[in-house]
Amino acid sequence: MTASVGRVARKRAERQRLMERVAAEVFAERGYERASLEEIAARLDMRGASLYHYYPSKEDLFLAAVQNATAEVVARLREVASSDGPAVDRLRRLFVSQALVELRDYPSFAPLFLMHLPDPVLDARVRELSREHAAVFREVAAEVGGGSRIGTYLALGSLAYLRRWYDPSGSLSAEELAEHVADQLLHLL
Amino acid sequence: MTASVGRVARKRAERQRLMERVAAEVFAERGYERASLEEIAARLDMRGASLYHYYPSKEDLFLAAVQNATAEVVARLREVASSDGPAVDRLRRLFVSQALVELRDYPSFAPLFLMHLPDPVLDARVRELSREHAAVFREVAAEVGGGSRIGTYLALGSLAYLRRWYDPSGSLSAEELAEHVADQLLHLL
Amino acid sequence: MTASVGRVARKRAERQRLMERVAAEVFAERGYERASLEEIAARLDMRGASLYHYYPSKEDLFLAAVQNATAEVVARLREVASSDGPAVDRLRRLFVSQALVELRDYPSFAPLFLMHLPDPVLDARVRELSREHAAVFREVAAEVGGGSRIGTYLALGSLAYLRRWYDPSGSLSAEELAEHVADQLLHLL
Amino acid sequence: MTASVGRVARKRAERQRLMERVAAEVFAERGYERASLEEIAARLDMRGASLYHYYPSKEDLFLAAVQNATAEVVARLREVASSDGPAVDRLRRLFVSQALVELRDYPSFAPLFLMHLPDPVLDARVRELSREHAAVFREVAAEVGGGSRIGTYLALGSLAYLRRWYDPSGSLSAEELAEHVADQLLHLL
DNA sequence: AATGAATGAGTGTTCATTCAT
DNA sequence: AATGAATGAACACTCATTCAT
Repeated sequence: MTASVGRVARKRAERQRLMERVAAEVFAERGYERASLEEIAARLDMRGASLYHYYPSKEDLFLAAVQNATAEVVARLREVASSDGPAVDRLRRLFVSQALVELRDYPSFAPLFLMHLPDPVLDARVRELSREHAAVFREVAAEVGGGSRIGTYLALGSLAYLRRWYDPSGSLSAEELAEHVADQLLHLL
Repeated sequence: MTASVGRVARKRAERQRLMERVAAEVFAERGYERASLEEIAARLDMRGASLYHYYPSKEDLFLAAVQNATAEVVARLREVASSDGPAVDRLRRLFVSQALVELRDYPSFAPLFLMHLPDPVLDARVRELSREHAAVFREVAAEVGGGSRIGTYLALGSLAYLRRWYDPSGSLSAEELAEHVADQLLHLL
Repeated sequence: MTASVGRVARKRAERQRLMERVAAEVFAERGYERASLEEIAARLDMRGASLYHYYPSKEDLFLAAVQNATAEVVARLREVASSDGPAVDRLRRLFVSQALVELRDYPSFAPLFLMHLPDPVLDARVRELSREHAAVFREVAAEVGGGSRIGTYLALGSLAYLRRWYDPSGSLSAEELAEHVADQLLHLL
Repeated sequence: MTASVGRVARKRAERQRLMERVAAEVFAERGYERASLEEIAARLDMRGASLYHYYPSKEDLFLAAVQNATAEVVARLREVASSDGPAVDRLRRLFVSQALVELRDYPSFAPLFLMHLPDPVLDARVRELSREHAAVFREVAAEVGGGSRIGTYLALGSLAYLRRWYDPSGSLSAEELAEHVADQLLHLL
């Protein structure tokens, strides 16, 4: 009995994680306001109303999506941060990782950088997650020595901005750009 | 007759510029979608419908606001760019100016960085204005020598991101931060 | 003094008749609701607000336009009706005249047939004018003998409907069709 | 499962047909522009927004209503047209039927004769339906021999105009008038 | 006489949300 | 669990109308 309940619960959790991933995509593509629950649901072969069986409101779904994405990215970054090698190398690889998140995996992560949320409380939560994310960079930058809080934020700004001007059809691949950018950002710190 | 017509037209133009400045504020604060014409009008002691005497649609008002703000900032930057002195100094002062635009005059300029516009055409126009703005930096950076296109965009990203984390109630004034940031960004190029 | 006042008044009256003619066109083209005062004014090289110097409301302008058009058409028809010749011939020529009004001069006259007016009182007035117009046909039809009230309305219905299906680019000219229709309608009575 | 789905779908279809009938009434009474979705909804004990669960726009609801009404009337007429008896008799009964549609069932059918639609495409669709309707008359008129295309349109014009002047409180019942009119229209052809 | 400015009322449309099934 | 149905709130937009100039 307990086992089957556990299986059901696990299945539900899996389903929710998928929902959050899809939701993150739509939020990232359209912005919070223009992302409609009906569209998110459609990409999941559901109807908008059904989402309310999993999340009490659009804000909650959004928050779950952001938390999900942040946790995933932060985990990936922490792995890099705690790997072997000199701090400078690890910082460089953090930049590369983050750049690739922006350039390739952007849809599931961008909500972190969404602005103009309707609710200040929601905004505060997102900023908190944003700080968790930035902390990884700050820690490794601190090890390097020259790394200041300001420097870290400057680098993160550069990285967040990548998708505004990067042209995937250009001569540079996402990977090449990521490497190049990482090198340059090291000069910042 | 002609003179009085000119005066009326000038008054109208002035009023429009005020409208655009206020509109830019609201767009920057709320984002395109959540910025309601009624709110923009309220800050001008008008009603939403009255705005239609000046702009045929919300999109047009938005675009006018962005063009207005961009023109103003670009003019300010061009003045700096074409002043006397070594290119490095001028580039540094460009960074300071842009940082102050972000940190102090942000409300009237931020729409340039707005994403998630409802219409691709609108988006394209904004990107075009964005390029005009970036061009100033690129030109002076080119004079410096080390300045690449990518480096310029990285710097602009850092600057655009300032307002996400700068705390005006902290120990650094906007001016101090601007100077500090400008110094650091020079290392990027 | 009186003379100059009279001249001014006459000029004003002329201007109003032009306004009414243009208004009738727009009302006929767009229907009462979709005909905007601004469009009517634009065709007169004026602004919408200026119309209020001549008519206290849209309804009044509409009514004046319809009265104008009706008076003109009725006058034209009365001339035909009171001309020499056998009643049948005159009735036939009445049909031709009315058909041509519909097919050629339609824009200035059609408001008579406009339905869906916003106000019952307005509608009643239009119907009254409509009856004045029908009376001409009825009187001559009565002379013919076989002409009943119903027959007259059937004929007027046929004529009013012409513009729904007549194709000016077809093989029949408006004049030819008018003649043909007049012949056929005589069989009705 | 399939059966219950079918039942749900059928119920929805029924509801839609009711909506279209009511919509046709309001459109006929008020004209396209003045017919507000809120009023149509009110007559169905709904709110305007709810209509959007069934039709994507006012135009679509209008078109569905017209198609619905036309199909119904054309079906009724086709039955008459394909019944036994000499063509003249059948044509006469077509006139009677159409007259009764105009005089009694008018609200659900009149949209066919609505003019001044806001969209040319919409207008074209309505005209197409109008032709389908006229075709029935033209076919039977052709069998009679004297029946021309023009004659048919003249008759239809007479019939469409009936409701402009018929007074239900007068001495003639709708049925009596229909019979009388049918007789007279035969003389047209 | 003409109009620029402003507005209130009305309307189509979207969408998050609720609820009965 | 899923959804069809319904809705209230919000919003862009239109337009007849008023009024000061």
